[in-house]
Amino acid sequence: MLAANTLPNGKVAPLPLCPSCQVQELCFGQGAGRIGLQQLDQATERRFWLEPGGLLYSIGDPFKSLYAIRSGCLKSSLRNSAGREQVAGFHIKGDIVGVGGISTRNYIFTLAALERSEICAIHFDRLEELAHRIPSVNHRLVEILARYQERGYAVGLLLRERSADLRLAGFLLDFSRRLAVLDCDPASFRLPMSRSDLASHLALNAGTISKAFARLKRRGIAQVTGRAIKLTNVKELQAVAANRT
Amino acid sequence: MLAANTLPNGKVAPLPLCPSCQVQELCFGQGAGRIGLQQLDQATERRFWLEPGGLLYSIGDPFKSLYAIRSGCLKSSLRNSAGREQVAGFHIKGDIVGVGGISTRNYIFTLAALERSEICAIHFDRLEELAHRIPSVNHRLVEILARYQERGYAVGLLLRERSADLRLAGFLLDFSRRLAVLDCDPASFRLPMSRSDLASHLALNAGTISKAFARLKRRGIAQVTGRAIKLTNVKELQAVAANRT
DNA sequence: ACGGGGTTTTGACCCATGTCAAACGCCCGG
DNA sequence: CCGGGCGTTTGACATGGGTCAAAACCCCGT
Repeated sequence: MLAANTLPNGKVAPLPLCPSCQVQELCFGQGAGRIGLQQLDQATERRFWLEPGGLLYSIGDPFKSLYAIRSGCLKSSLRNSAGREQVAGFHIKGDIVGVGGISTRNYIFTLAALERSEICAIHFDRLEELAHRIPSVNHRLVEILARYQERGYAVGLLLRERSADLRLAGFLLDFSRRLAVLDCDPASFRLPMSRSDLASHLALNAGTISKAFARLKRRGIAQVTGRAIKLTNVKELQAVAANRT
Repeated sequence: MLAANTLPNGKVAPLPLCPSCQVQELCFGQGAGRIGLQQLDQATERRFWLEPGGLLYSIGDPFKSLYAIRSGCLKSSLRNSAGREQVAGFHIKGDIVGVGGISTRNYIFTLAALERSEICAIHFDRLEELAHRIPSVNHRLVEILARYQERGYAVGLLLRERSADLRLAGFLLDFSRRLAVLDCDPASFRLPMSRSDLASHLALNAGTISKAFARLKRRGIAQVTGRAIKLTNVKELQAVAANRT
């Protein structure tokens, strides 16, 4: 299931260690200094590429590691009791996943790659030890966990919005904001997920998503060609998200 | 805003310290031993009663403390951009609130008491220090944060369910389960929140909630008289929540 | 350039839920 | 015991989005 540590062309992928990692500031090493980053390396079990469709872990698997996403995109999902897949969230570069397993000691979602993704597996018990030795790591761990709680509730806030347009607009703004934090273009991007994944995440169906995109297009708020999105009027998009038509 | 530390009859309320607290096993002191509990006392700034309608904190207030709920019930809410109140969650005995403020250093919800509630304010910086000295406290802090992330996502899962009956059934089962953990009767309880708070939380409106309760009643799944609930057929309630009518 | 499979879009129809308003009931104070 | 106010229930009606199916589109490899 896990992709070998090679690129499609057969070369070994460059998988830098923590001290030269691009997302180190978003990970546990933030503010840990050079020595801290070297020690974080030792808590990192392995680094690897996950191919599209590949599973990082499945719901119920025994928890051992947190995973830092260095590039790519994954979705977390589960099947509700009616058997329908629910997409709980999308995770991109800089995100930490697996947190839900900490308290139950089993992962509570299935994590699947939507595109080729570079992953670091961080052994949790070793991380906890490290956190106990280095206050900044501990503080960062706590902060990251707190931030994820926030994100979890934020999704709820979006889902409580009544109309499809509101939810889609809110999602796009949030996604755009997350890209901006990563120094990516927040106005022009490619959605890594299918319409039906997006629909499932927003508690809509694919058709409704499509129609909502069409309305955004018609109103000149965004250019939409398949998964490629270009936000041309963010002010207006915010107005839609706020239900001020 | 904060209620004085007195009962309505004028007597001083009994506010036991951590070592004799009823919810210590749900709080940061779990597994910390006698000395740990005594030190946790020192991180506890104050203990007080909050009257119904009283605010623990408001959205945007500077973050300083986490709050442990020893009894009662509070709701966390905010206004969405259209000005409508959204109820993010309900918090009962044993819950820790204020976690959302850790990363941003401002509270992200408004916390209001739904009934008379006994609260401990725990100074976060002191708690972090304590966590650094006592591994079990640190572990517990991490675990609690992880659990809240889970809970945040669980609400999303509920909100993605299509029908009003599903969501209400899911909510009742979850609430019942939380009561069971606290050794309260999971089959017979009084909901602390109004229909409209519940509606807001489940992204429905009060009328729809009322009608959904009526259906549960009619099918012999629950006795409902105002806020008093008696679950008479949990199996069937689970079937409703799972969309197996 | 062509073909094929999966994804996305679009349309028609129907039902569940939102909205609003009125009636009802419960709780509390006088 | 009565009255008032708030919370809850119920009803009528309109509508947004679910469902399903068909058509269009895109991406890829040949």
